[in-house]
Amino acid sequence: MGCKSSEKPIKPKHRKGLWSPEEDQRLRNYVLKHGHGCWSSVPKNAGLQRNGKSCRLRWINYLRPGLKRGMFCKEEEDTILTFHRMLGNKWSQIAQHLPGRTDNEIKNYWHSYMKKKVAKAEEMKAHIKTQYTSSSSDINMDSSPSPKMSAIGVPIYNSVLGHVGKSLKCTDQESVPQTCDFPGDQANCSNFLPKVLFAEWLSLDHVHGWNNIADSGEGLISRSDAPNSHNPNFQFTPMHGFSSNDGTYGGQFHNVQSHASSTEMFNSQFKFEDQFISGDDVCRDFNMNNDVMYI
DNA sequence: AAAAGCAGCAACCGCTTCGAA
DNA sequence: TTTCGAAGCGGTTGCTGCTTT
Repeated sequence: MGCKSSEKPIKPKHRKGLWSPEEDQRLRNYVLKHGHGCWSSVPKNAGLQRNGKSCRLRWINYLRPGLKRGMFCKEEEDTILTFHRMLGNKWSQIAQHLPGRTDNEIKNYWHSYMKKKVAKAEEMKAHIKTQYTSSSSDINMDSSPSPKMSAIGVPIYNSVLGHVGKSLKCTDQESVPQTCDFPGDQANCSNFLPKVLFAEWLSLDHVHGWNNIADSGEGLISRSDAPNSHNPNFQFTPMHGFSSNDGTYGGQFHNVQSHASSTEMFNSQFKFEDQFISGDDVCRDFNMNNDVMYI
């Protein structure tokens, strides 16, 4: 937050509506190369006739690497249901538990699909309930043992609650993202490696072993604790997933996603660029001294 | 084949929160 | 402490393509 006031642009006429492929390309190229920094200056620097807000949204919802497209798998639906019950319409918070999905996507999915599904199921439930109460006063639906069925008729409590505090791992191959989110085959993914790391890629919940670290208070790094600050005890093992053994950070990222953890802590502790400059464990394909920007 | 209706999704709008000056 | 600008968030709108009549 807080861009230099000197960067305040003269109000240009901003384009609206759908983004053209050229605009996408410009924005993608610019952000991958420079990072977004202050969004209000992005359109100017990238040569776009959009406002910063629009650029930000386009990036977050569409261009950002690591985004999963396509149908939601059953596990994702379960997760949405569970967290929606817990959090309500806190789409961004729900999205934190669905790697590769945006809040906008989840919101749309909810409004266009799941809301109806849930309503229908509730209706059915009510119908069954009235049938039961009229036929047997002994049966209390609400106090009966855990139904193991969600409102949409899928086994939810066990499977879904298992996702709480643990990561999501889809088994539905149709909807599971390919291990590379970049054009071309996986072997060529490294060609597309950007020189920027985004906080979203490290989203939360998905870094191995962080519960323990968070619980113990160990491994919490601050600027002053970062390896460059000559802290010999520093370790960055949670980032092993990015070591790019197969040259595809997307795949590694996906694997990393399979592990549980503390989102808050991870987010709050890894927001500084210099914290990424952590030596061999991190992103071997990157030139940590020159190339990496963490946003 | 054309028009109307509908659903899905991308993008916009306005409010709130946050942080720097 | 106040003010102001940027970012974040959720609700809403509007476009597009598909289906139905």
